[in-house]
Amino acid sequence: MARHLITSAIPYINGIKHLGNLVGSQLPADLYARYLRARGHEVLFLCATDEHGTPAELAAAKAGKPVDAYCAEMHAVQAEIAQGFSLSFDHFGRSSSAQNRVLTQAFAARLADQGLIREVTEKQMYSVADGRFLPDRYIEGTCPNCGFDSARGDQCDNCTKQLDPVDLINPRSTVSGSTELELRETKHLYLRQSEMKGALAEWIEGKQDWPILTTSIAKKWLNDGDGLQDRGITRDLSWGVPVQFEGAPWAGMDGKVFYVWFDAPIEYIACAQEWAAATGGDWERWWRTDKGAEDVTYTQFMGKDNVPFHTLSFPATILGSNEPWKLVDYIKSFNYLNYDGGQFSTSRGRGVFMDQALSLLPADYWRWWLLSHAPESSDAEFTWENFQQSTNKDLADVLGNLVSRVTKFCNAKFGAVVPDGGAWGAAEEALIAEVEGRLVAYSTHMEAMEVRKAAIELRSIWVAGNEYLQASAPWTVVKTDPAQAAAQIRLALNLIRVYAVISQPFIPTAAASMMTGMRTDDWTWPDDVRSALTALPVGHAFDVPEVLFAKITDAEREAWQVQFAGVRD
RNA sequence: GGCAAGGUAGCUCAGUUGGUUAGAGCACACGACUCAUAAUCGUGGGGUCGGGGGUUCGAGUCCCCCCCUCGCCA
Repeated sequence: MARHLITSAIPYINGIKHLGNLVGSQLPADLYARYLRARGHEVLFLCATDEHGTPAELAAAKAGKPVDAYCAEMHAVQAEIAQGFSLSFDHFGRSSSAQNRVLTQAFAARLADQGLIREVTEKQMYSVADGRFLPDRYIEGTCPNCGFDSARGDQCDNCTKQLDPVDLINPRSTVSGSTELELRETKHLYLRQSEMKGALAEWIEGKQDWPILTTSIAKKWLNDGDGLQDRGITRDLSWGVPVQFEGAPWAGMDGKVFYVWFDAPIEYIACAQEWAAATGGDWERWWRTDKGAEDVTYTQFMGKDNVPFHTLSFPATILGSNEPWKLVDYIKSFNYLNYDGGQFSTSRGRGVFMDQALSLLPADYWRWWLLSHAPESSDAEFTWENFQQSTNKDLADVLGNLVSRVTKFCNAKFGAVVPDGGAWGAAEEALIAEVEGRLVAYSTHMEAMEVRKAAIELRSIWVAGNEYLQASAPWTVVKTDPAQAAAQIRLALNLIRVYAVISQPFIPTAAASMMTGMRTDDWTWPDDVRSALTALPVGHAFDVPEVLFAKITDAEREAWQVQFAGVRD
């Protein structure tokens, strides 16, 4: 039994996430956590909402609410949706927690103590009417390059040229529309990542088993241009972790907060503290290598856009502190999921969002499709046709129908109890051998976090059950040799329990209802397939279950295609 | 423009250090079965492995050039 710390990239508080976000971090992390727990390992699976920064402030203002109230509300919404998707977080925290504030300030002070913070005075756009500094992208004006009148301060959406806000003609605040803008001097703290370049490069070089996607992005940032750059870790905002605090080793930082990308990863640790506060658990066992975490395996899941922060920025914070914090062991990263020929887009409301998905179908449909099509080797694409075909075939026809045909046949011929009589022969031995072999492959893929390959193998195990039934034909055998048919169906009934156990990481709700139908609570992993297939003994009663997965009809699919063709309100 | 990752059957994807007739699922066709959610099982057709050169006895797999998609950076 090993100990596994698992974190999923923490979703931003602003709005409900789409399916692309889900499959890139939370869902595969949940799959892995569920699998490891099922194998008897000790798991701490953490996630949280990322709550600080300008977008949250503006969203709150738009909603007419104080930002802290807005965040509390949205956190509750996201937590409920996560539960709807059966995401098995041990704790779903908040980056705005008291724990994270204390920890973030402590890390900053420690980094300063280690000589890794420098102060930089720079000029930024200040909006007098808004009473605040504005990030570049919240300033709009006419592009000096192409004349486009809604170019953003960081880049022109029309000609794609990178811009500086001072280049814009007739610049205005997108917050208020005010043109009363001026350049003001402001002081910020920079994390001297360039000092850490050697240590980070050496660390990354040692990770030969990481996904190419992870290491290639990390190396690019390490070596591109002038190499890893120092990064500003403070902002002129009010919503965030205050830079000014008792014991702060720098002066004149009033009214500033830490940059959201500095405090967000630290929430991984703070979240464990929140978990400990809520449950009485010991967070240091998971995060302090001097207090028991040296034998923890730490795995992070994220989309490729988050890779630089997890391979470089956060490790720079951890390593730079020169304190015994647990460093990540494996970073599983994902490409993007596209939606019907284009990108999912939160800002433009394009695609299917998590709450909408749950209103259409049970979570297991989405979990199965998303995981079995996870964008591991390249970007992947969601289309309604593919979704309908895949889920109908895999879940309804292959797995669901297997449960139906076995339980209904048994009920008709022998009653709703595991029947007695007969014995296993060559066909049964062959099935056991196949399931044993495939289960090893399945486990290997799960442990390697090869999500698609694991899904393919699991499906093959389901198919093996249908192949066995088809070849054995108990519906024919029962006419001449009822005892033999009983042995066959006894095996098939036990197969349902085994399938529930091994499928649970992918489709937890359906797995639970399979177990309920079989009237068992024995979730023991089938390390020994042969004995696992006798777990339900002769005479054990079961219920003939309802249809496990209803099929998606063409009419439904067509309606959804239309419904989601446009933009979310 | 620079860099990275992709471009393999209609669709979604596997293809170890180059080695026999390039694989799987879906879709399609045919057959079997009729217990089951018109489900299942079997068989088959279908690919000049983005394009062009090159290395090699032999390349999807190595080298060079070009094209396309996507991402990061400038």
